[in-house]
Amino acid sequence: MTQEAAREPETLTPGARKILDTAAGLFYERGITAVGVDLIAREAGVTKKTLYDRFGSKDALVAAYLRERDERWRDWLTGQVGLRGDADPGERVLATFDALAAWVRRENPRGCGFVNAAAELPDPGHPGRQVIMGQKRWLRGYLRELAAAAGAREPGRLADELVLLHEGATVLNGLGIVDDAVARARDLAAAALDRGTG
Amino acid sequence: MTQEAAREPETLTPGARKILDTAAGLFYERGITAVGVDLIAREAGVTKKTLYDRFGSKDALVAAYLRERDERWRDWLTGQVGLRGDADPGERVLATFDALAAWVRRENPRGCGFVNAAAELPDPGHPGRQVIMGQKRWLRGYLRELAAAAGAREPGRLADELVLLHEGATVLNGLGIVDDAVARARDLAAAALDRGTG
DNA sequence: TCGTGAGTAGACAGATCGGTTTACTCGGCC
DNA sequence: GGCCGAGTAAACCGATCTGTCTACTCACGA
Repeated sequence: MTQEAAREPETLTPGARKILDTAAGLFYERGITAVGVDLIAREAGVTKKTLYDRFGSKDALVAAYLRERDERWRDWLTGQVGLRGDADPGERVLATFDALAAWVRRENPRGCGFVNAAAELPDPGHPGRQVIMGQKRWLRGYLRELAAAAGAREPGRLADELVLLHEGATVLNGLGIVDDAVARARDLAAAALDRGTG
Repeated sequence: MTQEAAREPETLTPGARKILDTAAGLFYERGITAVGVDLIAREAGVTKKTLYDRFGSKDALVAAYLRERDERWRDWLTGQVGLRGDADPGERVLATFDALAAWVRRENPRGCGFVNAAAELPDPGHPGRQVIMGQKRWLRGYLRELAAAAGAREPGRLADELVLLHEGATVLNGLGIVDDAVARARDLAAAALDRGTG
């Protein structure tokens, strides 16, 4: 019986857990297309049969990788901003950049995993593509909320600017051509905030 | 006799020209790893022998693709800015965003070709990787010159901010999640310019 | 006790990967 | 006439690609 593929249960079997962790590392560090299922299975200490039994296809595994990364990032961002629930709304907007700074230090030496994945998944029908778009849309929506709470005259416009700064900082950080890219983005965000909430 | 690879003459043979044009389109639209040399040769109406006689290896062809893209972008940017040689220096900084806006409309529907390529070329020794780093360094240096001419107190810092805005706008434009991303970047750049040249 | 879900081990399929090779044609140039 | 650069045509190499398959083990739960 072929399984639904692209929908994995909230609790993974031990084998599936190892596969997903291994795939996540390899996909991010070497690229999605460049990493084959044979390599993933071998590195995870698992057979290809297990991989296909659990995930159904490579595309579905890619989507699962992106979904989990998305979830971790959202939890991290909202958690960090939540720690400053008592701060003034403008501070909370800027806190997203502090959260980003810590995140890229820990998890993003090679740039945004979603932007990188998007470069390799041009097909709009690819299951991973929808995860990517969802991630970006969510971020914009979240920043828009924070912007509105901070009294932005045009929350949508400010959110656009903040997303732009987030993405630019992440990408630049990955290329290593500008240091403290996230700090620069935070500075620009503070200025945009001033302008946008006058 | 193995040829030097990665150094092609300034004038290409007709076959090499077709190969490079075809490869450029395929690499950008489908990704580098996903496009094989067989496909490139077939689409270019050329045999694989010709491809290897002219370019030596796929890696060298990738580097040639990136070099030519780099050259086109530099020519476009400096050309557009040059058209406003009589404008005030601050206007010239902002003109780089107008040049970028026209560029992404014409050539960048899928985001920055260099950022996308960097996602697929993690190996620092890859010949294409050096082209990418050179491109970003050049852009930062060019913006730094313009920033200095505009009277920036810290031209290096302002250049970092401008590069960040350029990259963020390009990436966001490619993802299609924010419209007028380049216009937003231009607004932010104008504000940064005000702040940085007080 | 019996069935089931999760797993190993490993062969197999057909296609494609980057890259090499041999044999040949054609046009220009000295 | 003779050489050479540029090209075609097509076979070939070993490796790897995604995906399927059979056969078997093991632990657990009804």
